[in-house]
Amino acid sequence: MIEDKIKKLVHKSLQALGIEGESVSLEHPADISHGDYSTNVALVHAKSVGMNPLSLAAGIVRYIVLKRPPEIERIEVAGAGFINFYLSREFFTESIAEILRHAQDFGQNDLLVGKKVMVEYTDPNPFKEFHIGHLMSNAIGESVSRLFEFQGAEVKRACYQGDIGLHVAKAVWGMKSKKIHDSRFTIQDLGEAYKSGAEAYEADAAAKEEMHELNKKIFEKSDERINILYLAGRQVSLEYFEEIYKKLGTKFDYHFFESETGEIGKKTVEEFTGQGVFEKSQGAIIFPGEKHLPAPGLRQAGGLHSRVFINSQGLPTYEAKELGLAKIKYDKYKYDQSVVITGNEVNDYFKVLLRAMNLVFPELAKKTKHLSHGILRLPSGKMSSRVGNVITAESLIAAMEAMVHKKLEERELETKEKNKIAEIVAVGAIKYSILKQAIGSDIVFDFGKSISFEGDSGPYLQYSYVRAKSVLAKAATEKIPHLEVKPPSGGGGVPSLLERLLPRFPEVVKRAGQEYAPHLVVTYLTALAAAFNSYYAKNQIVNAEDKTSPYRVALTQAFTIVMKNGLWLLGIETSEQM
RNA sequence: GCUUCUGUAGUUCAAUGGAUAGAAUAUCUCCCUCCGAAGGAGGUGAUGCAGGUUCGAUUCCUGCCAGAAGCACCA
Repeated sequence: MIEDKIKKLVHKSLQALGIEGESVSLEHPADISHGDYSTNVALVHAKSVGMNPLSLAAGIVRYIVLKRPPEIERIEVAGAGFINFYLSREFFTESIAEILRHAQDFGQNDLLVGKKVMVEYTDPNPFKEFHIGHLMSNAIGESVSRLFEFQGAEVKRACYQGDIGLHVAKAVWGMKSKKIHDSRFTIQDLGEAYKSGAEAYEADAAAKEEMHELNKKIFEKSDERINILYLAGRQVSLEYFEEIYKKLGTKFDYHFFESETGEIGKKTVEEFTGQGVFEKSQGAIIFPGEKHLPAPGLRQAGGLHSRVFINSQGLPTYEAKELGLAKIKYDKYKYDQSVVITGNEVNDYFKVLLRAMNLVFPELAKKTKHLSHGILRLPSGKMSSRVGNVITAESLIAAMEAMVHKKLEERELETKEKNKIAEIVAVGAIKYSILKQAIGSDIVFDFGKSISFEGDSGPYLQYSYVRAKSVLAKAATEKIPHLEVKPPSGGGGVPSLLERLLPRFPEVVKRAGQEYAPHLVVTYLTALAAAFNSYYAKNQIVNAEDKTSPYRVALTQAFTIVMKNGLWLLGIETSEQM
């Protein structure tokens, strides 16, 4: 890549000047008028060699110019001592040709070839709603998975579902009290059942006691009548989730359940109790976090606290189950890396958990990476099924689809097509709004404002793609060739922003993959779409009379390729019309 | 109370320690005789406060203020 070429060049000239620089930092200047690449090495080293940055920069440039490759048109010293590189027309023309050659593979790299990765995400709980928080986890997990795949890794997608535990007992208690016995109840009925159970748990001590009993019975599968109720509810939930995954474009390779992790988790904890890992305390088995330093490599800071792994009823808690899960995952798939995506409210648990795992399954702990995202918060506060202000994924998608349909009214399309477009645009808009910010911070979700169809949005990207496609269709009917990319005669003038952004896609992919940062892809694609739209407004792309038209068509085609590949990384589909 | 995270235009988000802090939205102007106006061009508008490190700080360090999450048998 040209990036490495320039870095080496700078490095060599530093050596020639007797400066031992470690790594050369090369960046794209924020302001495109400052060139395509820029380095601050002169500013960094000026002091150590006792020169002023400007004359050092000039010295470096003198060396570089001697070995200037054809891709670089111009090098200049600017500002306080930056060295700016301007790439040549030939470079951009060749880049367009390269994009057309690689097509759907453009942007891929082989950094992770041979690596096996398991990514766990979404993790909804059967018996409860699939809400916008799960949507968030899903969008991030799917995108992270695709970033791994785009870099050559073999990825298995996993979903871990809490089909057991107190929340299930609450729902089953609700089912009993609402006399839901037959199997023809809906997901809404189940939601109601959970809600009434959760309410009773808070308000009614006797009911609370019953639920704890139920929890134990469900865990032990000891009551046949309860089992039937439980299995029916679980089934309805899981089928409902599958429909949502289909819409979201996720296909899980593995479904793990808490009901299967508990036993192994419990056994593991018991095995390591009194071995300096877990210990008994107040009738429960705990991991005394205060006695252990955080595991090496974990996000530093802060001590650990003690957590209960097996409660005084003898049931494994979330923490013990998570240990069991790690083992089960590895038994199924010998991963090199296991990524677990959750909301950030469990950060502290995970720190403790990973420390315990480090003692119990050191090899697995080393391969596990916890990636936490912020939570979706409503302007009115936190979502809670008890309060009843939960926004379900289904209702959000439906509301978005309705808005798309409204926009599609004047379009002459079949209803079936419109439905498909509505789904693609609605899901794309939602995913964009989730992925546009860096993973980690909370998102205040305002139903009316957060998801936009205009400006900085999913549909903005999809729309620019549709437009470009429509231009290409016109070019085809006018029989304008475009596969042989030649620079416009007469040099073609100053490269446009569009031409300068297109070749950067592989760099964006690489960095986004290394940093688990889909938002870098979003930011890039948004800038790219803006560049295309601007280009589109200023230039007539298709013109049979104009000999430079084929180049502009090729450029348009290159844009559709990069946009489509980029959107794929985000888990967003494209449509030919909208 | 303790621990962790977060404070950037009215609002929602960007900015590997770098150049004039970028977008979008809202608001105020323009642009469909021209390949899709879900678009384009332009105006107004921001780094919580106080110190420190640095040639250079939105970014790193300290203190304060504000918000959020977590802190033993829920997940």
